Amino acid sequence: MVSNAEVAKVLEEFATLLELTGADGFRVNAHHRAARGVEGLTQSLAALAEDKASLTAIDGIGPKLADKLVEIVRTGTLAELETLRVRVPAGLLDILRVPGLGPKSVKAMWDANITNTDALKRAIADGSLLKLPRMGEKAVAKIKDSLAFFDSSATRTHLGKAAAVAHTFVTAISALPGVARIQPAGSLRRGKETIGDIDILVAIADDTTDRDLATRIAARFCSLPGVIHVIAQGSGKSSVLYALEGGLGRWKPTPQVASTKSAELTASFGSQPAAPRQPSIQVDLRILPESSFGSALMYFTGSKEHNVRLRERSLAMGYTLNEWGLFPVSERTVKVSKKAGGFKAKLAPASGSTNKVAGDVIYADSPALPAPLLPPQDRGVKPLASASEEEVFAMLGLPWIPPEAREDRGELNEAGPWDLVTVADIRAELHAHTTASDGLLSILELAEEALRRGFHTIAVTDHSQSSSIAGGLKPDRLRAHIAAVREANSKINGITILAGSEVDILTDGSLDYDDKLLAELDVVVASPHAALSQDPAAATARLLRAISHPRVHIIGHPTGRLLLRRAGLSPDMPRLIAAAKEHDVALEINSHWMRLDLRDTHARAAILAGVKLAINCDDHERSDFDNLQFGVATARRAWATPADCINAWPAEKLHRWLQSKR
DNA sequence: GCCGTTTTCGGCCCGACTGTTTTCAGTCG
Repeated sequence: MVSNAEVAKVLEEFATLLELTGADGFRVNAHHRAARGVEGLTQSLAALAEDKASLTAIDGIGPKLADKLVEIVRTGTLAELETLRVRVPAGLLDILRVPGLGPKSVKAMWDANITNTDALKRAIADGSLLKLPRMGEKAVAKIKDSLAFFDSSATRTHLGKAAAVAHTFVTAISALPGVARIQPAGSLRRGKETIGDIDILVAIADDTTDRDLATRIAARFCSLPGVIHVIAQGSGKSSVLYALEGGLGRWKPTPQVASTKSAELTASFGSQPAAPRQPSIQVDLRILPESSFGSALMYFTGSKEHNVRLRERSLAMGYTLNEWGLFPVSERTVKVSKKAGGFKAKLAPASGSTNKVAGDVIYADSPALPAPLLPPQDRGVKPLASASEEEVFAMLGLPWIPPEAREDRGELNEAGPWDLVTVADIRAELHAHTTASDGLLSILELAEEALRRGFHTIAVTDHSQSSSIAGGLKPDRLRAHIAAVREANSKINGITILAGSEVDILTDGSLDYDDKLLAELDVVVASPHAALSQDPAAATARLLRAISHPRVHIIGHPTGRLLLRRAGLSPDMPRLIAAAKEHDVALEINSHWMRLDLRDTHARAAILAGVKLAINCDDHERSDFDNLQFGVATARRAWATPADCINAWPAEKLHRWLQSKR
């Protein structure tokens, strides 16, 4: 079976290759959009493909793309894609990933027979790259610089690692005088499971008389310990590469891949260190006036697709939206051009008039405008809204939409209010390990930590016997452990300690303890740990069997994936969700940033089907409790409310539900 | 390639920045 993610990947590659061959940009964009749509789909595409009408009902999918989707589901690929793969050298895709190089430049290189990064390095070394159109000294130097860091800069970074980096920057910069507000934006603020680069917004007072303030903030930003390369440094925008630590908590660091650079090329790039460079992440800093903070925050939080929808909505309402604010569209001044000796302004109609763009209007004697254009405020145009996100959304007739929901998945059609689950709503942890297996805390230490964080319930769920590496408990040890949990529970006030187990789901779907022992436990979290490369059919059967077991409360990290590391199982998720509904089993969102499993789109599908979610930290040590924010972010990306999450229920309701399976 | 409170054709979001140019193309988010 072809998964939605695989279909999206095929479409994405097709769009990229189309772009390189110079296809119409809107056609390219339509394919990129379709890929994202498929990726975010909650139903299985393989099932939808039976009926073409259900495909064209998806936003952005027309008749032609529907045919392509059917073809991909049936064959795993596209005939057109295979043709392009033959035509377009694979190495061009590597060149395209170099920062600063887009489809037009790469196409020009292809025409000059530069078809991989090694050839590009040679063309830089022998000066032939300079002969290409629009390739001057500076452009070539920039490409050379980017190439030097290309091998080491990770394309994506785990949410938890990126959040820690952002925290470092926010702490350092918020301490500077004159910083009115500071806030990470981008995919980090949206809680995406992996992060490309980190955006940080800083607001300074509009009426500041300190002309060097922004410059000083940027200077501090670029000189923080850990910054290994400054890409750009200015008073409005700065970008740096920041060194990432290799450690992944209880997962071992990724082994360094040896450089494949040939000796000859190393010689021509001799000024760069030859040893494998440290993995890094790009961090962008934007500095802007406080009066634009709301609209800028929306702009830089994205997603890009969500922003496009907002701007379309703005235009339809007679406004135009940009990072400086929401403006009446009739005031729009777009481009300065000396064509025909005057200034050209593209005017769109005001509200109530025709929806067609009126076209270019030439002003013969417009006063000279400074270049680059000042923000509209400084040209005497007042924004209708800009200081806060709430007021911009309100002007557009929308409730404030949480950042996690800004993915162009229909959020603009929701009436609101958006009362999504928050970290403060979570009052129970139902998946935690002690020193009895591979945890670092005793039962009481674990309970005290949970109490400190305001929880009413903590479940002790050590590993079962098959997880021998993790110190899984044989039945006799488990019975003694249950007794120890009961005793600890009698000694502590203010929190309930439950006796549970994280029971292995064995390869065939059976559980790692017999039914009699399982019945003695207050909480059973059943999780797959081994045989994580099973084929989808076997994985589906395995998990369905565990879900239908009458003693199971929660399926822990259902796919066993490790982000950027291991794909894990690919079961037929719609079937698992239907079974979870039928047997009243909760599906876990494991909050560790290496897992975030269930992923957001599957959790969304579960909620739509009426399946309960459990947001657990899978604690092994104190700091693991801090990962709750990432599990909650994933749940919020699935539009989960407190009612959807059993950890947010009051104690009596939760305990009654757990007891119903005994 | 998609789409329609006027559209089945002609639109498709917006601005900053950079470098290469003498008025603008490419890239990025």
